[in-house]
Amino acid sequence: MRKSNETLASLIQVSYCLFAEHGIAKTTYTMIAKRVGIAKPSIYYYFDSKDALITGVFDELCKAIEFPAFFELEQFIEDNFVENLIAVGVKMIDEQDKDPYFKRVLQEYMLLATRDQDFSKRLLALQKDYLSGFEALLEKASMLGLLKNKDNLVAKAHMLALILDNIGNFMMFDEQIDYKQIWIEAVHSLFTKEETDENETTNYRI
Amino acid sequence: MRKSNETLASLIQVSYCLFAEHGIAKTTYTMIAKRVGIAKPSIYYYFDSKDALITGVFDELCKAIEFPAFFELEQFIEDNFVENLIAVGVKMIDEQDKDPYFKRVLQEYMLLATRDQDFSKRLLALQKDYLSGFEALLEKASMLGLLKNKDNLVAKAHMLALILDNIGNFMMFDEQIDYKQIWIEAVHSLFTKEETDENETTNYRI
DNA sequence: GTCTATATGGGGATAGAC
DNA sequence: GTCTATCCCCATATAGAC
Repeated sequence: MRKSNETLASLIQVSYCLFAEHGIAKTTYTMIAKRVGIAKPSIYYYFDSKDALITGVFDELCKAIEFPAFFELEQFIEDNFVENLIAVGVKMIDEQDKDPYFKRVLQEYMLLATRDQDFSKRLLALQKDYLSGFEALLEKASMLGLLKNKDNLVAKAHMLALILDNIGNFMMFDEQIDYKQIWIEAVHSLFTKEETDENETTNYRI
Repeated sequence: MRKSNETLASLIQVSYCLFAEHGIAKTTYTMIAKRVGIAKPSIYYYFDSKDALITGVFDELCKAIEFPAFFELEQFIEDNFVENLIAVGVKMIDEQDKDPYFKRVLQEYMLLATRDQDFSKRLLALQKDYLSGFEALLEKASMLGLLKNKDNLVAKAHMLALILDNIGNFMMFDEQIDYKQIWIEAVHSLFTKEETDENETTNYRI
């Protein structure tokens, strides 16, 4: 007999994967129980209902997201600002490449959120953090005099956030696009280009 | 007795709405039949199975999208290029505001597409058209000498496309953001700013 | 905490009359 | 084309033993 915690963790992990593979609505207790390796009714020991399970998986997802300050404002200084910002984006793109489940499951919950106040509120809160992160970043860049233009910082920050976010969505089902280059263009479009070698600005390298 | 065409149209229309309201997987023949005002088995006269219905709705959706040249390249000339491009985006934003169902249903199918080759192919084709539209546009802008920088036109075009697309997604569940301003910033970030009155560039008006 | 057995409801789908 | 009646299956969920 395994410890309850293990089963619970496995239950959530397995559900998460199945949600990505089949969608939340089409994932059944039968599938979950089978893959976890327990009997179907055992799930009810941990979750009173399927809705509870769906919420439970969402809770874990939120914890995992909560950009644990996915970028540190302090480490952005005048010298490395643009490179750093590009690196952050490239890193996020690479991570999404590794975990294609994440965006899918998140999209599932986004759709649920359009019909459920609770999910909606919590996703909005996450989104707000995400957006403010970029706002703070651009504010700092502005104060350092790194931006081409100081107007409408908020809109510019949101622009960057929207791009990075949607790169993840597009990656879900289109492999052909040069996402890193898009991100680089987006960043360069806002920042004063420090004069470097032509080749370096046109072709990125990691 | 109504004509078959009417019933079919109603069937698709109602399904489309229910798909948006409840999600595809949770929309049942019972719901559809009730709202259309026919008996449940009557649906089978038009669609052999629920999968067939789902595909049928998708067919209609695709027809509706196929950006019937959602912007005309010819009408973009040197004098009005930026304004026109902004207007196109603002128009799309306004339209999404009017039909909040559209993006939701599309997202539903996007998720289906991650698990179904057929949907995937067809959505990719649509996406490609959408992206090439922006590519052609920026190419023209570049030849007219309207861009700040002629490098990586494709990436820049994709950047614009990603932004406009994700504005639609965000609008699904966040009303608070100034989407039009984001779009304006995105466009301005690529184009050489013609010198106009300060106020006009910082605050848009329709 | 996990099991077997079982209840219940509603989903997609068919048969066949009109 | 649309209906009524009906079938089957499987999903969520419960009861109660171990």
